[in-house]
Amino acid sequence: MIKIRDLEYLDAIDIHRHFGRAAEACFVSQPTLSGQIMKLEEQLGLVLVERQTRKVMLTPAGERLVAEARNVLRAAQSFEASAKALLDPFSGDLHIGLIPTLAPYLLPHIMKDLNEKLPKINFYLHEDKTKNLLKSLDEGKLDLLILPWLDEMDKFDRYDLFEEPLVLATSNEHPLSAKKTVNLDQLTNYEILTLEDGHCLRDQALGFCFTAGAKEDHRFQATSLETLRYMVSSNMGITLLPQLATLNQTATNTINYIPFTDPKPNRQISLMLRTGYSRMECIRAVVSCVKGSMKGVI
Amino acid sequence: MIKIRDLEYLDAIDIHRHFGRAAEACFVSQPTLSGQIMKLEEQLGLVLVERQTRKVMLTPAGERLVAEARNVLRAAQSFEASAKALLDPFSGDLHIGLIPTLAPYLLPHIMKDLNEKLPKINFYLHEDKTKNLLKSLDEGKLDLLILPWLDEMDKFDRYDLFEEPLVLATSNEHPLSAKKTVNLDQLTNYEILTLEDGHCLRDQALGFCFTAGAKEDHRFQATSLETLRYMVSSNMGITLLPQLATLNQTATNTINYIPFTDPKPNRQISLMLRTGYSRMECIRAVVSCVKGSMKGVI
DNA sequence: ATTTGTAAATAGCTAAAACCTATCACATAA
DNA sequence: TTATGTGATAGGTTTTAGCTATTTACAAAT
Repeated sequence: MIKIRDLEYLDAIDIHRHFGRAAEACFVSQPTLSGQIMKLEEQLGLVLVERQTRKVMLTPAGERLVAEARNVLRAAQSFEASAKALLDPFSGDLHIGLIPTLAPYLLPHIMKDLNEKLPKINFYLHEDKTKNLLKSLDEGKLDLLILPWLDEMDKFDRYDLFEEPLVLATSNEHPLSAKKTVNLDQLTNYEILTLEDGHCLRDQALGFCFTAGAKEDHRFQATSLETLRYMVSSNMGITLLPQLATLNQTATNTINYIPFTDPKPNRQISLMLRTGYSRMECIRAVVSCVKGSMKGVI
Repeated sequence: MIKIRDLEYLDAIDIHRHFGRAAEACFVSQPTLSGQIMKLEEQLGLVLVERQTRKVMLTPAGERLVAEARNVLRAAQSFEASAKALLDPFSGDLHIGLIPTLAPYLLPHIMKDLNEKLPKINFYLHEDKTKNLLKSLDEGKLDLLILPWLDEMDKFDRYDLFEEPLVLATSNEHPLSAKKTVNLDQLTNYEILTLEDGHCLRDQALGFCFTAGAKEDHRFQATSLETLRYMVSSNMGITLLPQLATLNQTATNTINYIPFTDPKPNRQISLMLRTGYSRMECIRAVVSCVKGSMKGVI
């Protein structure tokens, strides 16, 4: 394979039409440049330079190839320029994976700060279910995940962001609706509305409910938190909702959100990385930024 | 400056996601490839590869740079492909310089054969006056000239193609028009129509005429051979025309072309090259092709 | 014709680096 | 725990890009 340095020599010969000055421009001695050009010619089996005693010029073949050479040099310079740009750890693209029961309620709280603190980072947001996110993270399609931590994720690095309590959602007509707080034990014998299969929130909420002696309402399954909320307000039942999904609700006073007393059901929202991920400076900035944004919110 | 080989290693790592197999694909040992990748990373100050025990993948920076690297590799491959194509001595471009008093009358005789014998050569034809052609040849803008040879061209290499006689052109009414042949001496005291300054034919024709005792007709100067011919047919005078310009004339029986007896005035049409020009195989083919085409014509 | 000056090629050497084999360290799987 | 797969490390060899000094070639000037 040809060498980039040789192409620089060829370029310099064409520019200066003089071995000595071309060598000077390349910061090498004249014999070095002469020798390398000769080697290149030998390697290609072509005469590239027409040597006359007081004049040097490229042969037609050399003329043609110096144009090709300049394409290579341009591409190489572009490579180096990109590398230089990437040296700034706080620039580039960041693909973030989030789950549907978190993303729409979390992002409004954090994206403004992230964009301000890391203006040279392009954030790409990917919403999917936990299982798919973990696969994408593993395959390198995503750089990081923000989701409720589960035991099965221990092969990845974990940075805790905050704990999100789950609260009880009831309609105004429900027996529990008048309470200021509620204890998990009080759910005994109630049936709980749930999300459809595949949402990790479903599994977590059911976990808490089973412990408390409550059962799943098998008649309905919601496809999203918003459907679930609509079902609650329609008096179809009660459910557990993550607290972030209960904030900034525009005039939905048909629903009561009742916090739990200890032991509070909650989920640990964490940032997950492949172990050995290279851009830790950037990640640390993201972690501290998100923590800062969520302080006071939850 | 980066090295192309290193970019190939990076490319291979991305393709195989495995140091051993990438090394195999590059025909080097695994430690060699590992080492070179590490050096590249050190040189750029970037981690390009995420090394996990059983899995290798590129970091976001590596992902970005491997795309750049492939641009470089593509350009380099294009360079080598071009070089290979240029290895065929009978391919490529050939810029030919010709003078206006020869080109339009010579080309119809030679171009068909040239294109057939050298189908992979692209011929570019440049018509200009001798002085400019010599400058362009010297500067490398032209590969070869086809023109009447003159003493002052001895710094270039010369390949004789054919001798072109000059003939006397008269109108039907001119005293000399009845003759089958004419001798230069018979031009004594006639005035000769000439081309404008700068055409080498003008100088050559005048040379013959002065020797013969004829003078220039200063009242008119033609800008081209065709104007000159028109002036002759209009009975404005007589002139010397190169023989090629008298062939294949469509029904111009108002002009007589009279050959000279010995010593015949003529011009030596030669192919001129810079000494040291590299594509001699191609040139020899051109010379023999042109000679062949002109055999019998002149 | 001889001298002079310029520029490229050649000779001979040095140092860098690309590459090799052999081995180590470590994580995963059996 | 052991076996296996995989990348990193160690140490040595060969290649080559680079240097300085010199020679060769030729054009221009004397």
